[in-house]
Parts: sequence; structure tokens; C-alpha cells
Amino acid sequence: MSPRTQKQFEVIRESRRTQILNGALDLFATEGYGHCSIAALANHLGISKGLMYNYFESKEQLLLAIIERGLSEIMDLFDPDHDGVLKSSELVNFIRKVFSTMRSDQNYWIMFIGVIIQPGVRELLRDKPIVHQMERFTSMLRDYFERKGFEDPYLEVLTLSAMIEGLGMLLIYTDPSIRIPDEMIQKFENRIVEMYK
Amino acid sequence: MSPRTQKQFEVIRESRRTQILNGALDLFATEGYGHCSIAALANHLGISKGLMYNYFESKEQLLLAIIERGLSEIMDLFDPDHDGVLKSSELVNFIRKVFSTMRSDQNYWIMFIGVIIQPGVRELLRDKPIVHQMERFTSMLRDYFERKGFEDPYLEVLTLSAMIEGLGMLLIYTDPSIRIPDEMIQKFENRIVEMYK
Amino acid sequence: MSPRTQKQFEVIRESRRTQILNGALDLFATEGYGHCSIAALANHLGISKGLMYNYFESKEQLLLAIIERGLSEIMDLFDPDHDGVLKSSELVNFIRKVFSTMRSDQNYWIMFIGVIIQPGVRELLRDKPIVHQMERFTSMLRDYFERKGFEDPYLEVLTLSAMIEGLGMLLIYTDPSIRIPDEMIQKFENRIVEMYK
Amino acid sequence: MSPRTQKQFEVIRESRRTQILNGALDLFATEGYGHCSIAALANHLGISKGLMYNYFESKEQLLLAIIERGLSEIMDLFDPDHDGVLKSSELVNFIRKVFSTMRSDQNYWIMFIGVIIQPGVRELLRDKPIVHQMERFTSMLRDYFERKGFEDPYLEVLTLSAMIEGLGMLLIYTDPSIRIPDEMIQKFENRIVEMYK
DNA sequence: CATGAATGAGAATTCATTCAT
DNA sequence: AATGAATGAATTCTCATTCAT
Repeated sequence: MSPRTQKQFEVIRESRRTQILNGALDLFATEGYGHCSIAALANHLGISKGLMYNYFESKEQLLLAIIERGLSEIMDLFDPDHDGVLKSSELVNFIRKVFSTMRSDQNYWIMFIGVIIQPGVRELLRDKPIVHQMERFTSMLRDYFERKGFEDPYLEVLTLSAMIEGLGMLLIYTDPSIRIPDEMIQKFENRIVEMYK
Repeated sequence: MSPRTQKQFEVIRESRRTQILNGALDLFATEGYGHCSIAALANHLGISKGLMYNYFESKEQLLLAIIERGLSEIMDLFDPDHDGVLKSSELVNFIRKVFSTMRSDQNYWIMFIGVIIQPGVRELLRDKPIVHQMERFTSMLRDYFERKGFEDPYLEVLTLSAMIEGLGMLLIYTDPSIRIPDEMIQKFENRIVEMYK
Repeated sequence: MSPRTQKQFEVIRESRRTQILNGALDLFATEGYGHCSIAALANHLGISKGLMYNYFESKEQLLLAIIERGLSEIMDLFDPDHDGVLKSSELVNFIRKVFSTMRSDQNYWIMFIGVIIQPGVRELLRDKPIVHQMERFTSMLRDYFERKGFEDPYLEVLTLSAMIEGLGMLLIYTDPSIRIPDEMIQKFENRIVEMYK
Repeated sequence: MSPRTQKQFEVIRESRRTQILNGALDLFATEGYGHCSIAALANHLGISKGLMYNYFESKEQLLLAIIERGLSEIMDLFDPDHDGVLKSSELVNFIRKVFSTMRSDQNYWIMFIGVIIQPGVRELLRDKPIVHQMERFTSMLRDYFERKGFEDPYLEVLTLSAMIEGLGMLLIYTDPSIRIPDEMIQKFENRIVEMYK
């Protein structure tokens, strides 16, 4: 009967926030951000429409939160010891993890890519801390290729990034009925690892 | 003022259709398909809302027409002599043209990719003739790599496709203020040409 | 069967606009701006909800348009020959007309006063041409009292304005069951006319 | 830490109630009753939304309490010895106090007038004791003018009331940048006092 | 062929109020 | 007494589409 403590409220908020974030990712990924209404989201989550606005300012801010969290998760796969220097094993590990994630969470990637290239989304992201982390990603990669003795490190950054992104795209719009076989993805992954390990 | 002939009507219709298609691509690319209303489109084109429906069944069908035309244009870069066999010079030409288009029409690519990965769009495209052409593209490429003696032709199809798509993605979401330099894109292009010519 | 001309469309728009303006004034006055929904307004007018947005950007802009039109009408009672100089007969006429309007359109005044003193409304009105006209009103009145030889013309502007406004207020919140008798309003009106004719 | 006595509880409740009343007046006056949410109010007060409902049945009842308190305060300026008879000095005092309050608490008047003329508010007030007090105010004033030998006492009630209300209105909607000078208000006040002292 | 007024089905959002703790 | 998460009804606003002219 005693009132909830500050702590209790925080726990409730945090878990609810996560629940909404996950549910929204789910729905946005399968139905598309544009076609998914707040009503549908609330329904999917079993909560009221209003509650979402208790946690996020708008549908757009909710999307932004999803993107930020997603990018953070990718960045966390990178430079796990946070020493600012990329080791060969760390890069290999990163590549392997990214590929396995792409294989297992395709809907996630569809939504993710579909969303981050929307006009307007980049503007929303600008000045978010996550963007600076991504720049750090690029520069660490460049240093790595420099140390490895590649002739044009930046070209390699470009090549590696493009190959990863590109496979993501292929996975997305290749017709499900003629799915790219998993062992082919493995080969592709191995090729990249061989090139840059 | 003699009445227009059948022929004249067709010319008028065709040019109007093209005008709408171009204007819609413009606007969808810069504003995003979802954020762009028919009213805004009509305004942008200097025509009435009703007229659009005179040429396209719905906003969705308009989008579809844009995509089909876009894919056709890409396919037309390919196998120009339509003999079903890809020559080395044809492939090189194709790669060069794709890259130069990507450099000059970035908004087009942003919209294009943003649109084709929307959930629902792939369903719309299914069974459209253009999709069969794209499958033809893949199989011709595979044949080409086979003739060239590559160990795993399909892996090369994957690699080439991924590298092109991937660069497209990078161009799209790289912050404009730190644009990828054109000579770097050239180097990347050259690398691909060297790999597969 | 021929398409409507530009002129025809203008006629339609103007008459519709007026209809909406009148209906909204009606409803805002009797129900109160805050308690009157767009749905109720559309219903009252026998039009769709959406149509109102075809004519006014928002509920707030509709309100603004009502106020502007209302103020214009009052200003039009003033200085009818537009020579910038107020004649005694013109002032008397103005006072008489204002009082008769207040008597006959009480709901209008209730809404009008209720609305123009809302926080935020003054900001909306700022820079509208009508405000400049109102300043012209004050300065013409002051000139008039100066010519008439009043010791402190501005004090008379204040007194006259306050008496008119004040009666408006009294009419508004006096309990309808003990209505101020019309002949009392007449006496009040005569007193003002005597003071300033 | 002995348990609080009944008395202590009452003191706490009363001070909380006053705090809420003052804060609500503040916010309603500056933001407008309609635009001010309970959440905003709670935030402004540093209390929870729920607590407000512990003291007032609803937002509407809170508004009513503010109005009643405000009217009471004005009435208390009147007939201070509660003998039911208005003395000349009492009337002068009343006028002086009303004017000084209007000068110092303009936001209060803006909200107050803005609120009491809302459609629906008069209905809320009906049958409240405060309304009877206001009628008593009118009748005492009338008696006063009768004793003073005015030809038409009710006309003077009307005139005095209108002049006070009217100045209130002028203060409210006169553009702040061209504020009515305080000495002009003084002159206006003196004029009224001279008329009716 | 061309127009734009009109519709109406939803969409996002707000917010007074409740209630478990 | 006090909290704030949760609700849900109401509200503003959007926009693809129709249709009379």
C-alpha cells in the first residue's frame, strides 16, 4: 500500500520502453514503417495507443530510437576492448558477427536499411552521438589497413563497407523463393575475411 | 482547328505520361514516397490532381511505373546487342555506365533503393515482366563467369552485385559534408573492372 | 460537360468560404471555441470534416479569419467617407451602430471578446493589417477630441473606449434572467453621445 | 515523530490547496485554461497529477474554485464593515483598490475575464453563493446612488460598472508595446472617483 | 483532355482521469 | 497523502480518390 519508490518506477519505465522498442522493430520490419499505424503497434503490444506517447514523443522519435539502438548494437560488435585500435582478430570477429546477424535477422535489416535511407532520416540522426561513433568506426578501419600495409587504405575501407552493405541489399531483395544459399553467403564471408584478416 | 488525329492524341498522352513519371521520380526522391502527396505532386507538375488519375490508376501504380521504367533502363545498359551472350566489353561498359549514373543521379538511387525495399513493393513487382529480365541478367552473368573460367561463378555474381549495390548504399548515406571523393569512386570502379573484365 | 472556368471556381470558393466563416462564428459563439470540434462544425454546416481544411489551414486559422473579418466590419462602421477625419455626425453614427449591433448580436460579442483575449490570440493577430487599422481608429479619435477642445484628448479616448467595451462586458455576463433593459442601454448610449457629439 | 494531529493535517491540506490554486491561476493566466494540461500544471507545481485530484474533483472544479476565490476577494474590498450600507469613503476605497489591483496583476485579469466569459462557465457559477454576493453588490450600489440623489441610480450603476470593466478590457488587449501610461490610468481613476464619491 | 471541390476513412496525437502501489 | 503509469475517448488533421462540370 505504500507508494512506489523512484526506483520501482524506473524499472517499470525501462522495461516498458524496451518492450515498445522491440515490438515496434518487429512491426516496422514486417509491415513497413509507413504502413504501420500507432493503433496497430499498440494492438500488437497489447497496450493503449496513448501509452506509446508516454515513452516516445512521436512515431518519428520512436523510429529514431530504434535506429539509434540498432546502430549502437552494431558498433558494440566492433573494437570490443575499446582500446581504439583494431586487431586482426577483432575485425574478423566483427565481420563474422555481422554476417550471422544478417542471416538470422533479415527483417531487421530490411527495415533498418529501408529506414535509414528515407529522406529526412539522416537529418534526424545528425548530431546524434551514434553518428560520431560511426565516424570512429571508419577511421579505426583506415588505421588498420594502413598498419597492414595496404596501398590505398581508404579504398579498402570503401571496398569492405560496400561488400557488407551490398550483401545486405542482395539478401533483402532477392526473391525469397530463390534464396541465396547459406553456404554461398559463407563463401562470400570467407572471401572477405581472407582479403582483410 | 481540325480535330486531332488518333496519332496526335497518342503523342500528347505519351509526353504527358513521361512528364508525370519524371516529376514523380523527382519528388519521391527528394521528399520520400510516403511524405509526398498527390496534391504536392500535381502542384510540382503544374497539373490538376485529377489528371494524374487519368494516366495512372493510383499512387501505387504510379510508383510501380517508375520502378519498372527505372529497372528497364538499367537492363537496357546490359547486353546491348540482345544476343543473350555477355561479352567482356559489354560487361565493362555496363559497369562504367552504372557507376556514372550513380554519380550523377544520386537522388534517383536514393529513391529507387528506398522504394524497392519497402515491404509490399516486392509483392507488387512479382510477375511483372521486368523481374524475369532481372533473372536473365543474373543467369547471363553467371554464364559469363563460367566461360571466363572462374572457380565458383555464382560467388562472383554475388560479389559483383554486392559491390555495385554496396557502393550505391555508401553513396546514399555517407554524410554529404564528407562526400566520397570522385577519384575514389573511380578507383573502386577500376578495381571491379580489373577483377571481372 | 465542359470543364468549369477559373471564374466559376472562384465563385464556388468564395461562397463556401463565407458559409464556413458564418457557421463557425455561429457555433464558436454559442458553444465556445474550445468546446467546438471540427466534427461538430462540419456537421453543423452539412459538409465533410476535410473540406474545412480545404479552406483554412487549421482550426486556429479559421478563428483568426473570423476575428479579422469581425474587426474589419467594426472598422467599416467608422470614418465612412474615408477622408481620415472624423466628423461629429460620423462618431455619433458609429456609436449608435455599435450599440445596436451589441444589442442584436450578443452571442457574437461573447465569442468575439472571449476569443480576442485568449492568450496567444494577440500574437496571432500581430502584424495583421487589421491591427494597423485599429491604431488608425485611436489616432483619429484623438484628433477629433483635440479639435473639439477637450483638455486631455487621450483621456477621452480611454473613457469612450472603456465605456463601450465595458457595456459589452456587462451585456455578456449579466445573468440573462435579469437582462439589462433595452431602454437602460438606450440611456447609456445617449449619455455617451451627449458627452462626445 | 508523534502522529500528526487532526489540526496539523488541516493546516497541511489548506496550504497545499492554496498552492495549487495559485499555481493554477498563474498557468491558466499565462497559457490559457484550454491550452494548459493537468500534466503541465502538476509539473509547474512540482507535484504529481494524482495529487491535484486529491484536492479538486476535476479540472473544471479547480477552475471554479479559482473564480470563486477571485470574486470573493473583490467582494471583500467592498462594504468592509458589513453593515449592508455603502459609505462614500468605502466606495472610493473600493474603486482605488480595484484599480491598483488591475494595474499590478494584469495576467490575473486577463485570465479572469477570459475565463468568466467562456460559454458554460456562467452555468457553472449559477447558484453559487458568490453570485448572490454580486447581486448584493449591485443593489448596495444602487441604494448608494439613490441616497446621493442621482436621477437614475441604475444608469449610474451601469456607468460605473462599465467604466471599470471597460478599463480592464483595454488594459488586456492594448498592445504591450504601447501600454497605457500609468498616469493616464490614474486620471481615469480620479475621474470616476470625482463622479461618484 | 482537364479541373479542383468535395469526400471520408483513417492517421497521429492529446489529455483528463483512474488506480495500483 | 502522494505518485506516475496506464487508459481511451475525443480531437485535429491528412490525403488518396471521386466526380460534376
